[in-house]
Amino acid sequence: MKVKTRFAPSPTGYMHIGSLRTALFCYLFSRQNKGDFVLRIEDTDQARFIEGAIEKIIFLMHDMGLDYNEGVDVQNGRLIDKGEFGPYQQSKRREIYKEYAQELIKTGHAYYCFCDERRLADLRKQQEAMKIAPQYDKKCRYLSQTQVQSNLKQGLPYVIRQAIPENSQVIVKDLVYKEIVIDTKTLDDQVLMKSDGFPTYHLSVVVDDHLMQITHVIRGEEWIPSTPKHLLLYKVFNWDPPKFAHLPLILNKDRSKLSKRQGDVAVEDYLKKGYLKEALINFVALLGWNPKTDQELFSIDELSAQFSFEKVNRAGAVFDVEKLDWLNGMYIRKMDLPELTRKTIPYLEKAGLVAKDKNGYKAANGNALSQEAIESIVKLEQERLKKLSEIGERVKYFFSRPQYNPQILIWKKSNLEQTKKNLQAVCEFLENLDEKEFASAQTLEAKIKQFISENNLENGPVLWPLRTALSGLEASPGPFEIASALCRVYGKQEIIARLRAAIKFLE
RNA sequence: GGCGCUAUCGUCUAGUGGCUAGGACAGAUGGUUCUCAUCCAUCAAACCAGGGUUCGAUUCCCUGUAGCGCUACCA
Repeated sequence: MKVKTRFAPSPTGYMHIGSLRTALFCYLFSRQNKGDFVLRIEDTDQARFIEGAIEKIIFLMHDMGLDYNEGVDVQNGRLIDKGEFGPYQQSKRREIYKEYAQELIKTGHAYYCFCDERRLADLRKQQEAMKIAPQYDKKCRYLSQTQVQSNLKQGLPYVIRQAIPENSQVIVKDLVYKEIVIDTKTLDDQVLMKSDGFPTYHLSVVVDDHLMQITHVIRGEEWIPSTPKHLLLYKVFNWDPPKFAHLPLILNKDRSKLSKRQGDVAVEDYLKKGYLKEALINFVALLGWNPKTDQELFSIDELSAQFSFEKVNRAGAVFDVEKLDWLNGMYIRKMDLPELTRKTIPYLEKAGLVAKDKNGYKAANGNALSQEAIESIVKLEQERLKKLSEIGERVKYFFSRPQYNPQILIWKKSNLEQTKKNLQAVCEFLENLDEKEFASAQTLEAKIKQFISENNLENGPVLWPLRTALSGLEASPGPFEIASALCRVYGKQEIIARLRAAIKFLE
């Protein structure tokens, strides 16, 4: 049978990092098996409806490259259903669930329950006080047929509950967790249809996975305890259950389930901070899965080639931002410059260093910036960036002349006099150097080093002040790189101007 | 409280009935170097505890402990 997986988020307004990993694994597995991949929206909770949340999920799925061939999509700004098993929004499938719930009632596998919330709350309180498992006491399960009919006729609000068999066992076979045996005694008579006419997850997920011909249900570990209820439903409907694969939880530093309170959990937050989707995917894939080799860097193609449930771990994995940072840095370094620049410009804009108008980009001081100019600025930091959002702080000196500080200008193994002298000498040398010698940092380096040795100078006392005069920073890219980039963006004058300003400052 | 899952360096993890328990991130040190970053080298760092089984257990079994998850008319 053709493999078919589905990612079935509920529209909460943002995509959780854990959901990203679930979606990724669904995608990888279906791709690996040349199967189908469905996006279904589980929006059966009216109380939690959030405007625009579905569009956000869809946008992110496309943005992250997790393309699906069936399910809800956006076309001309409107939600549409793609595929023959729709609708793919559960809120639009109410009639279907109602029908199946009725079937369960008819066959005695579900029953009407008229207990109100007050009673249920009291019941729970009592049970908690007695330290027994809080469960529905099945009061309505054995109501007489006439009683039920009369209640219904009166229009009493009701829910429909699953009639769990009393003394039985359910065996959950899981691709990751192997086999889990659960006694039905520990299972609650779960609500399947709410009083507002919407189904709960437990009904809708079973009905939809069956109707949509899902072969592999891939979801978070938190669903293991309710899987027996789902299996029971498959059984009473006389349906073949799909295969299940539960994924270990992603955890906070303190090993609790990854939550909003302890930092960012939304994929869009990480995107906003300048993490690349390739890095995010690579990172999240390695949380709970590993290739059993030393490979750390994976493209999405490599992942789908190598993925398997046997290699998924059963223990939860702590989300370690430091490793993400490292990975992101790796991807930033690997990226080609025009692409990196394109992605970095928004952060330069946000930092107020660059602005766009009808003629193109401009620096804050009004200077026009060509695409190449911005590229040469970005190139300075390509090797150093961990995330794109750091760019503004790091290249600030490029857009406004540095504020000097003698402690920084003078090399630790040098002194004021020597610094002044060397700065003057190198300034003079550069003034007389043809502008085209600045085109590449390498040739400029060769020229300057030649100048240093010809004048019996040393690298340190010349290069340090040269670099700090250009950047004003204790730590920065090298003087040749900066000079070359400055020349490309502003012309040689800017270099000379900065050197003179530094010399003047030292006087 | 009940049910379930899990347990190897700080973190992600590999691994085996007998190994100096491997890799990566982070950390430390050194090299390269004008600084930072990169790169290279080196170091430090772990088998939850107790019982079995066994000639031998980190590995298999049991118990305990700890952590986490579920325990809604949320998903």
